[in-house]
Amino acid sequence: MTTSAELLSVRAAELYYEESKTQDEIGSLLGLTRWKVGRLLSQARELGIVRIEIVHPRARKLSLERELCERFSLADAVVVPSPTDGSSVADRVAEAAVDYLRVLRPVPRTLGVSWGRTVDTVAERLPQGWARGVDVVQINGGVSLNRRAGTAASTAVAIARSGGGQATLLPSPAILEHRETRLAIEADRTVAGVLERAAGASAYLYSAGVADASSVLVDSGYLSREDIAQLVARGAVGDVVGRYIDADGNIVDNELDERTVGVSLEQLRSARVAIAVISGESKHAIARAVVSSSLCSVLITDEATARAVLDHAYSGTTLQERS
Amino acid sequence: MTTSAELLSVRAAELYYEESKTQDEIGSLLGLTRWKVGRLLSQARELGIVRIEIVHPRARKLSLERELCERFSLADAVVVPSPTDGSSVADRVAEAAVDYLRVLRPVPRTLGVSWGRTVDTVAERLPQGWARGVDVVQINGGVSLNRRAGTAASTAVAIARSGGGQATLLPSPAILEHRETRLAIEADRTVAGVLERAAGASAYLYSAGVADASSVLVDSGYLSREDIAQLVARGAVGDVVGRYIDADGNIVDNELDERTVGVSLEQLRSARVAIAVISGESKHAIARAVVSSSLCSVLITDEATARAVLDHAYSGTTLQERS
DNA sequence: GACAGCGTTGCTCACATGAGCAATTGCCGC
DNA sequence: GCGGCAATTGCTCATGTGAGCAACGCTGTC
Repeated sequence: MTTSAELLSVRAAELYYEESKTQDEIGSLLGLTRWKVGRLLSQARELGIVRIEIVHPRARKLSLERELCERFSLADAVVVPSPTDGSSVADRVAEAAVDYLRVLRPVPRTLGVSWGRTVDTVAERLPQGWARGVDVVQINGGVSLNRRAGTAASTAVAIARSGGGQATLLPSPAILEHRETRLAIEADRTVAGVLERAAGASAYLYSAGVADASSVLVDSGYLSREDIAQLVARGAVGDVVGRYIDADGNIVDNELDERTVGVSLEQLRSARVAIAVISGESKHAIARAVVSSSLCSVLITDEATARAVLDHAYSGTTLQERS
Repeated sequence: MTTSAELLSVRAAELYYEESKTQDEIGSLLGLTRWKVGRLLSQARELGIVRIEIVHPRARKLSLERELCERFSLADAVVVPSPTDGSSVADRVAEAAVDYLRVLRPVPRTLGVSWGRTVDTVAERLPQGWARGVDVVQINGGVSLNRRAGTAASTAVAIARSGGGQATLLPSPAILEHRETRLAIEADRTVAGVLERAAGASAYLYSAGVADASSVLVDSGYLSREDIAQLVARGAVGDVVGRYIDADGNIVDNELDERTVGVSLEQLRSARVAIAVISGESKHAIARAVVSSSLCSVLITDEATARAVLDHAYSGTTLQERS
């Protein structure tokens, strides 16, 4: 049975929140002092009898953000609520990334970007003039083996154009067949110059891929389904700038990694501003890996992913953090 | 797209309601004056961005109650929220009726009650000693043709016992076969005495039945399924104290009504306190009929039924009430 | 029966807040 | 460009509200 104090709390809450009466009025109405009413109300809030919700596609989950920042020493985090209607999580997260970039200070002189669906969505939502003079540089080899050729380039170009700056593309495949070829192409003056610019970027914006057959790297022909299966067998949970990592953020296959063109994970880890935009059910594992291995300083994600990342921190590899 | 004012409202609401910051703090955080913040917050509430809900089985819908009272000139109304979990609406409404009876002032000297599932549920939930010296009198003929015999009696007795008073039962069938028999039985000293007591009751508590085969009157053998079908064909939506009425609250079948023993609808209409307890999807129509034809002065019901009653008032037979 | 300990109550006071109002801004038609 | 009008802004002031504190009562123990 509900206690009488609880019942009083309910009545008080109704009068206060629904009828907008003052605590004084409620007091005389229920035969209580106004302080008692105040206490009943705070009790009602604590007990969850009064539920205050902010329902808006652009709302954020500040408590989750704070927790993420503290637990993983992030510089910042943005968590958007999981949509209750049918709208796309990815779109909402992309919007949040846009908002983040627009108010990011200091404005990055050079922004290093990866490519893929997520970053492309951000690019297409960045409004014209979101910044002034932001140059963009690709941080990993572009997709160029199939019909989608150009997406990687257009992502970078779109961001640069709307940000009032120049785009520098990385004229190289993402993954080469031989380590020697990678060394050779990286030695080439053009490529080396771009990589240098990439290394010196004042901020990075990238996403992460899932280690499964749906990966853009498979789609683009860089990796076969068998390659992925093997990587998964060796513990891969996903990729960041084309480099496959396990749950602890370590490179899974060094040989493969040495054939991959672009900034290294170490460069991302030591970057002052590294913004990871990761959302969706399938990316929980890679999101955990990215955050817990400090691959990003800023995480932009959805509520469900944030919770998954935080839950993991209690029970998984970062168990030692539990006081 | 969401306007920038809306977005600011969302941010302010988050900081205010989730982070419990003061409007001042939010002001300096967002670069606004504290009054602007206050305005954004009230805007957020108006727009429904901030949703404040009172979640508790014993909560009430005061705005619906007020609307019912005003629209139908009720003395009082109690509306409980439709349960979100699996719990029974009927139980919640019965509890609300119990609460209502406990604080009803002046305490009725004599309470006239009908019988049926609903009233019985109320009876069994009334705590021992809910009142002192409340005598109970049955207001319509009791069920006595089948195994359930005694329920009607036990309802009245239970209410009287827990209310510290005497129960007076109406020793008569609900519906007789001939008008003459009804006249004869009502002329009998015992029955006449009870009816007189019933007529003089200081308050009435009753429910209403649906006009379909599930009715207790069918169950008890007073009416056949064919009788009900015929009543429905003539516009019956349900019964009150055994008397079938149409959507406008008029007796559907005078001949049948003259064979029915108990207080008349007119007596209910002119009663100072007539408490109708009606809940459930199937009873929306009869609830409408009861309320709109002033059969009760107090309605105790659930949210869905209340809304159905109010909606009807805009579009149905009481259309003329629209300003 | 005395007393310590704990929870509850009513209160003071400082702060947070909303109503109401004047000043300002932006906007439209001329 | 220029009034005029409406919306918005910043403000004063009265009121509402929560933190903190002392007094009270209740319970269980010795």
